[in-house]
Amino acid sequence: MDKRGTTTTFEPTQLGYAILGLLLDEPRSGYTIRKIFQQTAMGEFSSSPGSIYPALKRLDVHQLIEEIKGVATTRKSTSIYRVTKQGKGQFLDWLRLPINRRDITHAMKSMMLRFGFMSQLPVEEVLVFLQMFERETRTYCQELESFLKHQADALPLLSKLALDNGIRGYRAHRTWATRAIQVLETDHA
Amino acid sequence: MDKRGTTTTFEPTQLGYAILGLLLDEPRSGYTIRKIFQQTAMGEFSSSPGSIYPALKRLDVHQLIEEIKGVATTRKSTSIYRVTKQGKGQFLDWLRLPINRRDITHAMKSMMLRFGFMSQLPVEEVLVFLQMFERETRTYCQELESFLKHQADALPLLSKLALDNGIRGYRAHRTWATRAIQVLETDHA
DNA sequence: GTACACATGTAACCGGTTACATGATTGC
DNA sequence: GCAATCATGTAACCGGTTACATGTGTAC
Repeated sequence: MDKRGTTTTFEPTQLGYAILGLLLDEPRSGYTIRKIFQQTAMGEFSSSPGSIYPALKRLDVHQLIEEIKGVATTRKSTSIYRVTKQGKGQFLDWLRLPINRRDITHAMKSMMLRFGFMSQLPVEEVLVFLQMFERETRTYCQELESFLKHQADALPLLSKLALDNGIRGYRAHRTWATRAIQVLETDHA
Repeated sequence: MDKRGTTTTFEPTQLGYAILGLLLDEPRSGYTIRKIFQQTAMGEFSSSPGSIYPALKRLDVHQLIEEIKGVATTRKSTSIYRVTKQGKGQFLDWLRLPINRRDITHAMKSMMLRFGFMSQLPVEEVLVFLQMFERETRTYCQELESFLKHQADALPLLSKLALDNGIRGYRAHRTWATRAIQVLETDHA
């Protein structure tokens, strides 16, 4: 499992990457992270201590984050974490992961989590992400549309409607990607 | 926990409800269910034996399904399950659950799973579902749009784009619901 | 001094994932 | 008789959920 003495590779969960992203923005405490999950649009993540503190400990053990000692906080019971060099590397690798069919059919939330943190990357790489995203949603849309067209008579009404809902959703994602690319290219120029 | 001697209420997982829905369509074996998850659009569920068989056992223990004995199958090692009266009741209750904000922000997949099985309900009740769904997506869309409008200058570009993606997604769901209501009402008349 | 917000931790439970194991039936 | 497919089961692991427990600093 190991390569040249490095510890076994550790793959953070979605929650782990979300925490890494927040800590990369600036060092924070577990409690601060909890409040962000409670109060902002990142509410999809649980803010319960039973999820955050063990997740922090895992990231710490695997040296993706580290506790900052001796920082001036009002409360001594507070521990502030920052992302290590290794942690930042693994986070950026995650942001740059290629996008495949399965990602858009089964891991759309993860895709959007990644996009939300892409201020860490140069615009060129955000564009690469969006282009992969656009390509996958476009081809998947086409397949769904073609399937609906050819099976229209064989499918029960509710099934057709359910499929239509899926198509509309992916179409919206695709249109968004196309527009986002335009916006970023204009902004970049 | 108990009421008048009935066993503690058991809440199936998403996978449990998916299995109930398939078995309500017609009695099947675990293996058949696995093949459906592997080969159809229900691929979001794992087809691994480690998930299906324990799920079947849980549903069986809580008497939401039961094994059909002595059915003519080619293989004697196959066990076929059917939904019990109690199981059907609980499944229909689940289909009829009200829809709130949290359902559309955090449980959209569950909403669509429910819709996919609504051939079990009379059209009137499907329409009730769609109307609740339309109302929640509409108000949520409006809030997101209003937020984007007022915060436009304060938000970083990528955050604006991420928010735009969310809005477009919910708008697509909303438009779909409106159209689905029309289609069902026309069809029903 | 006491109530409240700040701040962290952990133990029990549950279910999904992975991997392994087993046996029955069919086709060649 | 042997491979492939059919068919079920289970043990180890992992992480999220819930609930409980604990202690600190501040405001009144």
